[in-house]
Amino acid sequence: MKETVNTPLAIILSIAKFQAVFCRKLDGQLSVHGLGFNDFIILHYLTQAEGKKLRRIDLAEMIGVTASGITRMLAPMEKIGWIGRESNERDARISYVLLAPGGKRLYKESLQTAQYVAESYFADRKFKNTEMLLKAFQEISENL
Amino acid sequence: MKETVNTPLAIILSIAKFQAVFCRKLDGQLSVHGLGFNDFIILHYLTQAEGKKLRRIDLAEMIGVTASGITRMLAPMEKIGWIGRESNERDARISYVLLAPGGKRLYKESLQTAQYVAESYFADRKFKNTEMLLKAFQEISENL
DNA sequence: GCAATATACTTGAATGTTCAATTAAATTGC
DNA sequence: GCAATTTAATTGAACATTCAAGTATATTGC
Repeated sequence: MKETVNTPLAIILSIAKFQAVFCRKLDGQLSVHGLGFNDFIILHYLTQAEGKKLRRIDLAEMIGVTASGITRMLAPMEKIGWIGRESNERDARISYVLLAPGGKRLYKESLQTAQYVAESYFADRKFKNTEMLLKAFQEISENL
Repeated sequence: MKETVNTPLAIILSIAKFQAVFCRKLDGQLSVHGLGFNDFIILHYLTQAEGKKLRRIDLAEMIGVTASGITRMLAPMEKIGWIGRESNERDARISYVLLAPGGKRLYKESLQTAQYVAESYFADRKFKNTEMLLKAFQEISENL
């Protein structure tokens, strides 16, 4: 006699598992390029950003991590030279993260892999409603 | 000039953010009961399981975590008395996790909160396709 | 103008999770 | 029947992320 769970909660539980499993998989595939899923996401948002730069706090918010988390994620990437740093003339509290040439190159390479993994995942599952899912999640993540 | 990204990858990125933000939120709400999101998920799957017990490795697989992760998550829950342990007569490698009375009580209480948070999240967003999302994610998580 | 509050970022300490190695038991192939 | 492989679980070490506190700067309300 299974207890029933309401739909929204069931969705949350399914997503939690999907995230845990799929991201570990993608992370493994990306490692051939020498970066992890987090690094990839960061390069991705920087690539999409106006002027290829973002405030650290905005980047943190975009990927759903704390300000502290962003500081620690960016540190090694800056050291390696994938990203750079720029300050704001008007507000000395702000420091921008910007996409460095090394990061641009790396993103271009690893995007191939990430797209391939994501595509084949959905293709394998013969899941046809990808457009719908995308719409749903974009709506969701914009208002998070 | 934004670079375009294919749909499957865009979905992955949206889910990643959703997971990061929403689960932190739910985790915070659940803390009034003295447990975290992971504890809740564990009690949830145990409650749903045949005979209120599961092999540790199966539980790990269900929530998308490693065998090592499950061992460490369960240890404090066992100490507190939310869950128990049982061995298998035929196969001495196996040890079952089972729902103890304390865990049953706690799950009942915290389920209210979890359902409320999940429901109001979707209601606030006026997102109507919950049934569709559920179907999609159940299909996805079954074949992960 | 300036005290109180808010914002952006960083850092030490704590927590959570994985990875790789280990132990113990079961299964497989010959 | 037994050596080689596989499976379930645990553990130490490493890594990742958060939380709380701290620093520096900017904004708000009076």
